[in-house]
Amino acid sequence: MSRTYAKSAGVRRTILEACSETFGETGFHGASMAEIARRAGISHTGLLHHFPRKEDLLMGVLELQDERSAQFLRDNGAFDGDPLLLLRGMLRTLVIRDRDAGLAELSAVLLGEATVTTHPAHDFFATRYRHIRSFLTRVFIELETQGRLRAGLRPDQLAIATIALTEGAHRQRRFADADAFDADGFVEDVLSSFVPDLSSTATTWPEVTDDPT
Amino acid sequence: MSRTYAKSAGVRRTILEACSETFGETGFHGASMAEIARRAGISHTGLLHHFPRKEDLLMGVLELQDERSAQFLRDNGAFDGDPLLLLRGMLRTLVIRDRDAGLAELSAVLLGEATVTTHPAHDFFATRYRHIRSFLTRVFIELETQGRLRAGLRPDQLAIATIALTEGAHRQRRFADADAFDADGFVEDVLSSFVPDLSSTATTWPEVTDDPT
DNA sequence: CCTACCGATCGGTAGG
DNA sequence: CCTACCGATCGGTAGG
Repeated sequence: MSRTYAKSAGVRRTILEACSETFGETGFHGASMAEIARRAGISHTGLLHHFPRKEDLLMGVLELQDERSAQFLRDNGAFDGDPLLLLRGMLRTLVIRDRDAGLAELSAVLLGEATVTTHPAHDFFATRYRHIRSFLTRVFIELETQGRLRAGLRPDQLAIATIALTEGAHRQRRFADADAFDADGFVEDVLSSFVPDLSSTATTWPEVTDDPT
Repeated sequence: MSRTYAKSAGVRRTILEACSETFGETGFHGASMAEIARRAGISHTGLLHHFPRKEDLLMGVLELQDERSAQFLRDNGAFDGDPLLLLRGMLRTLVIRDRDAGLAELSAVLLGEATVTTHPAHDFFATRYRHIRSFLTRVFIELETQGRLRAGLRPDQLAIATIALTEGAHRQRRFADADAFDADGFVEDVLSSFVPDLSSTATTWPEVTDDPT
């Protein structure tokens, strides 16, 4: 890696940061490359050198987002041992993503736009959903094997429900003026009806920034 | 009402229909008034006669959507008697909205875009969420009073969960290639753990189009 | 509802 | 022949 490459990587990072902001405010379709370049502090054509097409910016932003989520899970050792810790890790990851102001809106806006099958990010989100769902399903299967699942729902249904509850609670909170309800505790409360251990066991997770009671 | 007014109303309807399509594909920001005019079969400036600003089109589409939902609830007598029928009515309304191809994508795309507080439809969706949530909360309070609620969650938490599960299941299905899971039955399955009567009581609702087993 | 337009901005490319 | 950009501008289209 020469000095040139290192500089390029830094510029790319700056661009993707500005891009996350812009996409988060107006969506992919509503954002202009000129505006993104302006925020990144480079010229329009300088931007095009690093990302030839607008879609390249989109994919860059989404990949960066997933890298950060994966990194968070790794940093907190979510991949060893108790499936209950895995589950808590997943929930925390989704919570963290929502704390980061820019990323929260970015996800919500792009995910909405990408509902249309022809949207350039549609397949990306379809794959992401598939991965998260299979990951969570395996977690619930493991819990079922250990006899720590209350009867009522299948593991795959619990996976769908976990994602739906997390995303849904966050979105509803985003549309509410005040923090009318605690979205984080909410998901645990609902899932506790199916996974009794979820609420009782002491957690080994570090406290995250400031706590919204 | 003169003939002119009647004709104008018809044109407005045609325009809003074309508008729902277009917004559903590219979102509010991504849609152009020229494209909407083209699909409605009128000129760009003809469109501006009926809807002076792009935002007027947005509000028109959203109001039409809510009118249809309210009409469906009224037509099916969801406002008299058993709170369980009310709950089923709500679930059905959300399902129906999702069957209508255009409306489903429209809701998902616009809701995502409107996450940003400065979006022209943000307050509209905030109000809609508030209304649905208070409606459902009252339903669950009534069920609680009748002793038909299993312990575990408060009525307001059940309201949030119902909305999250319905929207979430539909979105995940939209991103899945095949109809990998039955989104409709799913919500009832989860809620049945908290409202035992939900699955057992025979329903008085008419069967809707074709049934996806 | 149309023709005729406006100031500006769109995504993308030219040569240097 | 590569990189990391620049100022200027392409043909078209945006909302109004």
